[in-house]
Amino acid sequence: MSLSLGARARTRRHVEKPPRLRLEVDARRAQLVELGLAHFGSKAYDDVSIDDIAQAAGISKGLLYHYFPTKRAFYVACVRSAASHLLAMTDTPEDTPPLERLTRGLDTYLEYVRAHGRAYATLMRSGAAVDREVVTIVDNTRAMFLARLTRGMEGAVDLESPLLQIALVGWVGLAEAASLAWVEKCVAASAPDYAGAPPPAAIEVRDLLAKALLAIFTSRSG
Amino acid sequence: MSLSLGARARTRRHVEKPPRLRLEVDARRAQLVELGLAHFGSKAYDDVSIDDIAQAAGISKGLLYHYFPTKRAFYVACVRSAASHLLAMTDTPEDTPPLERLTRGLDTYLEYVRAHGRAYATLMRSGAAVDREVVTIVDNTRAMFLARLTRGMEGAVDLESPLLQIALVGWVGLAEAASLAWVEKCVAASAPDYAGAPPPAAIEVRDLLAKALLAIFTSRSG
DNA sequence: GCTCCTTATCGACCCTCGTTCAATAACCAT
DNA sequence: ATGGTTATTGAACGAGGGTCGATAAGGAGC
Repeated sequence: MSLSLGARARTRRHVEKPPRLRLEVDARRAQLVELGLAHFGSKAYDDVSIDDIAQAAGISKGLLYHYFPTKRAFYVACVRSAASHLLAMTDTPEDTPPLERLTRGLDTYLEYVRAHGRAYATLMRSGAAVDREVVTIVDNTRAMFLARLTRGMEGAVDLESPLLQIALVGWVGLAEAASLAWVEKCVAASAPDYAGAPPPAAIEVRDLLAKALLAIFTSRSG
Repeated sequence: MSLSLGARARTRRHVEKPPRLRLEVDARRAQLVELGLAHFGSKAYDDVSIDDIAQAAGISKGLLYHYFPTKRAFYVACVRSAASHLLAMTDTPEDTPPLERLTRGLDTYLEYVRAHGRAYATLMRSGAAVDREVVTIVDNTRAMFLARLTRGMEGAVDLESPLLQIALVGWVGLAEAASLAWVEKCVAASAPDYAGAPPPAAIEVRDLLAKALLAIFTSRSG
């Protein structure tokens, strides 16, 4: 089935294998993580075997263990990669005014979610059952994401207030859930026989999220 | 450790095993699910072996497969159990007025989250990496939870509006994230050397969530 | 109380992966 | 060329998920 040996038929004696391809360490790592993101994002953790990844990468199973000590560590590395990718996308120049920083950050965030959709959700929201470390990564990522969006607005509120902190964490949950629901609607609406109301534009969702965040800030600041 | 063989020792020849204990089907299932909730809620999926569950239940591994076709199905059954438990707790009498239904439902929800905390999060928010079916269960549970809280308020808004639907789904995400953050704070504050601000009372968090939901309803209704 | 019958329960077995490791061969410096 | 470094291989191991025929608990009928 997956044996393509016949194609690359040997013309000599003995089995002809494709010559070993030796990659730079970083390149190989990046390739494997890329494959991992695709696989873990679309299938359950246990449905992704090391052999799958290795075969997709055209390497032996053993080599993967040269780069990652265990399958779970590999999974965690993939999550970490997705997280830093997300953070990199939502970055804005230092001199961006607060409000614009918020809207821009949300726009790129929605763009990211739309591009990765379910895979993002599977990796970022669902990894705790695989490894506890994923929780740490996701929490840190959310905190940095939030800090990035609200940089320059810190003065407006008392960030020490426990209830405000809870509200802000809650807002991140709102942003995730709403954006994923939005992507879901977009996907559903792209079906050939779709007849419901059209999904909202990205701008509308962004405004919803921005308003919600500003509401938290203003309602607690006075 | 959990072998109480010595206690019920019979003093004849041969190895003495405890006599088979034969349970009702439903009782055994319930016992296993209960154990599964405890194990899956506190450890990673792969760190929980069928043997662990079987040993904790005092049965053989094979018997578990008499009740659940696969480990994943067992996991899904545990998630389903937690979900229906949550729904049962947040239920309110038919004649409860809308606003009271909302506050009461949120109170019991926060109570539930406080009681189960991390375990709940691991099971309900993190199962997608284990089995896709968990996503369906969780989505349905959220929808029913939301419907339960807002029953009697449907007339106030246009439930067909895609953006409102997204906002409502987002609110559920807010509720989950905020309540988990709150529990986290409560746990942290219970540490002996804790010196930060005291965590908010349950009422405060409930009000936060209720206000947010009402804000969504009112801002979109006109 | 005895026997039969249903089926909950056991325990040994298989087999798929995750994981290990010594051997091998690309690439680079000299 | 040639040697050294190390990316890469492939075979082998074992833990744990899953299977299955054999066994016995407990109730039904007499």
